[in-house]
Amino acid sequence: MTRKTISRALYGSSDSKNGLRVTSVNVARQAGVSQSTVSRVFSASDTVAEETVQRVRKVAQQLGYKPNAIARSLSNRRTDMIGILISEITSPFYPYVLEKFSQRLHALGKRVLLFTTSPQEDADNVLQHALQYQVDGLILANITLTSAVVRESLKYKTPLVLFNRYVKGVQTRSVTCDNVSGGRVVADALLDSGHKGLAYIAGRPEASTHVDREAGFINRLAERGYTGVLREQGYYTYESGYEACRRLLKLASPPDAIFCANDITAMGAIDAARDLGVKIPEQLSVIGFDDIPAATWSAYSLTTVRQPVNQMIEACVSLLLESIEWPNAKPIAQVIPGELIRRGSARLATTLG
Amino acid sequence: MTRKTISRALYGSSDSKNGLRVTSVNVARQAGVSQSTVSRVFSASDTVAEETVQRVRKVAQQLGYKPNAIARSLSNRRTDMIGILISEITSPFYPYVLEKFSQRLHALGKRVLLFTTSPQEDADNVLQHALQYQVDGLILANITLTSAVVRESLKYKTPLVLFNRYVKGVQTRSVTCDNVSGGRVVADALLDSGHKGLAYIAGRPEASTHVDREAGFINRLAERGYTGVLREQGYYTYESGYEACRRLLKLASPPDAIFCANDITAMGAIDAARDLGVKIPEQLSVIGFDDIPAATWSAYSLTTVRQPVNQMIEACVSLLLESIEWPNAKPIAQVIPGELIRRGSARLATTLG
DNA sequence: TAAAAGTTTGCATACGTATTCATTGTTTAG
DNA sequence: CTAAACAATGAATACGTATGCAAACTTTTA
Repeated sequence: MTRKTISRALYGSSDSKNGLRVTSVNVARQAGVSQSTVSRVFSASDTVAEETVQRVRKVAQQLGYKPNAIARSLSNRRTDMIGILISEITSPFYPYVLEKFSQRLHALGKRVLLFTTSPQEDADNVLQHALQYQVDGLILANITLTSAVVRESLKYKTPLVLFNRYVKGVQTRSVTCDNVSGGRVVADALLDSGHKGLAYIAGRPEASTHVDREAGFINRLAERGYTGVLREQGYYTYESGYEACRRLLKLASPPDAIFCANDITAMGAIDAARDLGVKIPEQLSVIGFDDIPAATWSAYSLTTVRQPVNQMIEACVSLLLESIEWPNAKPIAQVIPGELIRRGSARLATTLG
Repeated sequence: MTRKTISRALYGSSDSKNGLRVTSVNVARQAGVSQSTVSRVFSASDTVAEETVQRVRKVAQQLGYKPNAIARSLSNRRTDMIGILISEITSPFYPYVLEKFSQRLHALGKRVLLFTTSPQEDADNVLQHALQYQVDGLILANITLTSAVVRESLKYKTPLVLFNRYVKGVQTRSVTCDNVSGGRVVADALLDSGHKGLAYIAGRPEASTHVDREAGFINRLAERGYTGVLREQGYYTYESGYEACRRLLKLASPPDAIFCANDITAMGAIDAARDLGVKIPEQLSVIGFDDIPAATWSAYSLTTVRQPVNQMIEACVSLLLESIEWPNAKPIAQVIPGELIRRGSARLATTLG
């Protein structure tokens, strides 16, 4: 008994009951045509007589034939699979991102091969797996990227787009929210409404999103003559926002406005303030970034900078598909503006004009 | 110029720059061995002389060779891909579930092919795609299942496990939280602490989770002589919880305790109550189900029934792998108990003994 | 020391589909 | 009415890897 026979025997009783798996060859035999013809019927790549199409379809139906996408991929050198590398999908912004990506790609006939990584984890290892599966393209969202990783990945000519990340000094396609101008808008809004003590609660140090938001915020404040912004480290989590805000409010002269690197941090900050008896927004304005669904909840009613997720995803997918089609086109870094959404968590002057 | 040549030319300039893709044949030629030997080196399935292994590895490294998982899958008749069908990943419980599944499966050398569906959408269509890609197994989480769909899918002998769903009258592997007894525990806790007016805010009507939670709740109350539970329809969303709670509190005799089909609904309910000036938990106890991270936030401090997610996922993956190995074993429906987590949103008697 | 057992490797082929090329039959043009 | 264009199909082969089998050696056993 050969090895193959043994493994067949182990897996096999279902085989022997249901019959072996149905292939285009089986359908062909049954329909009295060649395998080529069956293939042509299902790939619609070539012209087949209507009568034949009907016959083949009918037989296929009866036998329960479904084209084998793996075999097709091998022959086509195209899998129609897009790899998505993403970390922290539990952070409330990203489930939405992932869902949208998935839906958009499915609508375009692509499948999603999902790779989650912890933020610290080396994306490199995971990248290898994705590449082994011959994905047609890669989307890297919310991944901790060293330029080494990206440069490495560019060697394997698999098209790649970064979502909400970019790497300095490396030519890569990317789609980001305009985090810099988002930060500037918040700076203006807070100064315009007369806040005197400003603070920033940071995100993960290595995240370009946070870096840009802070830069925009600080620089705009500086332009308008405000310096000495308070700063606490956060990690894009509720808990870190809570603790950071606590520390800020225990200062001798606490701030009257806090800009948080994302919404979830801001929600932590709001809860910390309330737990200390500080009224939002009367005594403290809190502004976030993202506009996640929970920002609308009446417990928070969070003023925040909205990332235009749908637009960003649309753009990201378009870029990816383009770069699959023209792998040598020049990489584009697309930047999409955010929008300040005014709710109840910040005491802001009403906009004029 | 042939078609293949044309498509090569389109895609091809990168090819011609970077050289053609590296296969085991290239490595073999370069290392002076046969393709078989290269294959054996990388699949570790067979014994190869140490010296040869070194040589092949080195050449592979130099050429940047990576085994083609698609070709391997075709030959092996095994893709090492698991299809996950999931809907509503934006509902806060499921991102965590998905992340855990992904991590667990990756640790076991499996890849995740992700399919998201909207709750209403027919899972059938999506299922077809998953099957075409020859996934080794399927996990259906949070999917609206008609028994027709499941029965259909059982025909294609692909192993399948339901996560937190089951279908009456169909023998399928499944892992669920013990929703019935979860409901019972809540009933006991509320009666024991002297609540007089009880209400239930339902989840999606077609979800077995909600049905079981309600049944456990109602039946236990009935056993203890309490009938006439108020009921409002919800849809497992914040908004539906908010509205449902509003309706309840506007009744002539509003309830003093509400059991919500999940946490997110409960958070909507809490906000609705507060917006109406009702104090939580003094005037109204609210209990949820899931124990999502946000349940710990001090704005809610939600008393809830914890679903032991990690255990459930562990069990689900184990079941799946077992059924991949022994496709004809009898399906098991595994039920894992939940646990009432007491926080601040409900006025509960302290547990004795 | 000869035979048996074991190790290492290559050849050939299978996995299931797509596609080129050749063949046969059919329609159109001149 | 013949040549040329076209439509429909099949045979053969490629995609990249895994593996059964046999061949060539090496080691162990008796």
